[in-house]
Amino acid sequence: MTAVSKPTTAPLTERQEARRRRILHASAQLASRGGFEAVQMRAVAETSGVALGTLYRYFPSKVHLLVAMMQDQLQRLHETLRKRPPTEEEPSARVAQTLMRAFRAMQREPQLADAMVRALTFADRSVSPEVDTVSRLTTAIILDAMGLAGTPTPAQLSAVRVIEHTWHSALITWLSGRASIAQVKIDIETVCRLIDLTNPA
Amino acid sequence: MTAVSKPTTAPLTERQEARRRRILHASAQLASRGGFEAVQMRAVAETSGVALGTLYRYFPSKVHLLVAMMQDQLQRLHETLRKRPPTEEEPSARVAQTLMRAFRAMQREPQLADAMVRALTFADRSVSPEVDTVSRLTTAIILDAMGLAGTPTPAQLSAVRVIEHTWHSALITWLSGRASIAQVKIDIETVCRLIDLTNPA
DNA sequence: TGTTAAAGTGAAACAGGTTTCAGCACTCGC
DNA sequence: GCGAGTGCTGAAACCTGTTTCACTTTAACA
Repeated sequence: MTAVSKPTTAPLTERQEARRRRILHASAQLASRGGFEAVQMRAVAETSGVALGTLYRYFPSKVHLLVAMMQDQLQRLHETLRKRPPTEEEPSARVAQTLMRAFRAMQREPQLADAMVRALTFADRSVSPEVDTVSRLTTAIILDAMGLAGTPTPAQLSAVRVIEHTWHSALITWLSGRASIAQVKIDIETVCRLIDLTNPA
Repeated sequence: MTAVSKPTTAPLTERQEARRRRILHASAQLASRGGFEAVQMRAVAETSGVALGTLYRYFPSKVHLLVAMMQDQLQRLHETLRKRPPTEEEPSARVAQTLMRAFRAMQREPQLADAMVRALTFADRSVSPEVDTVSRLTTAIILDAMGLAGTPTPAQLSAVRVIEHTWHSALITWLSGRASIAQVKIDIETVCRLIDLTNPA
């Protein structure tokens, strides 16, 4: 058995790490202009100074690339949120506040959001592992926001999953111009009430 | 008020109506085999016996085509549901029952579901009117299932929107193999509890 | 230091969605 | 029946994601 398969993460050299970052940066730059469709693989390759073949070695498809981008952004968000946790008292309000903060970040870069969210929901089975990582990150952010004491109950995890569903889908409707910002806010607040239901106070 | 749905669209002749139906039928056939990617425009054109240019005259993009297909299916489902309304007592249970029925239908044709749902969530602004029609149909189905007496309250409409969000997103996670059937069931049941919250009993 | 396997490059080719266009075929008003 | 306009056809071309491949560079290491 050679080490041909992927032991989860191949150790990247410094140059490789730099290349990867250049690629992600170029993608974000292109995305923030024209959204999903503006992230064209040839353009990404050129902008980041790697060959097309190399780009595909790092990210096996455009969707992989964009999902990795989202992973990146979420990580950043997670750290920011750790530093400035939500101020509300009630868990449901804390989650709503956190999601609205993320939403406002997206409003600042709607095209970037478009590229990432569309990729995320369009991803097929071949991207499942990566999408799952994003999902776990999102879950972690929400659970953090809830600020609960011990391990979340199954009911709480269900509520969190539903919140995540609503979050993604509401973003889609907003990005495609079918829902207003206010509408999304209401939807988030509405779904966050589910958390109260799981609180055996 | 007649039952004409689109006043904007030119009235189709009989031959044109037949062509349109042939196209949709061919698409469904291809989709039920290989899902989203198997619905290839050249293949649809050939199977339905129209020229590629004609196909694009009827449906300006692949996503338009698949969204129209979903519209079709939803209409069918709506009629079926009218004939056999849910048997449960509680509104929330009735909605959950209805969605699970739809979900089972999708399980019978997962590839078909894949094509339709992926198209729906991937649709960009140019497809907004059509996606909106699908959304309204879905809303109507859920409201019907609730079996409420008068006009829905704003709170109820919010709950329905969130249910719709969860419905779409849960389907996506199931289709991409990241959630089990049981998981989707739980998510649906969880979100349907929101309906109880809006019941000023 | 020389060897070698993996990684990167560049260019071409392929695949499928979309556009274009010249010509034929229908339909409708005269 | 006749002309005009609109719809349909067929084929080619275009665009962008993806693959392929022969070749070069890099880096690890014997």
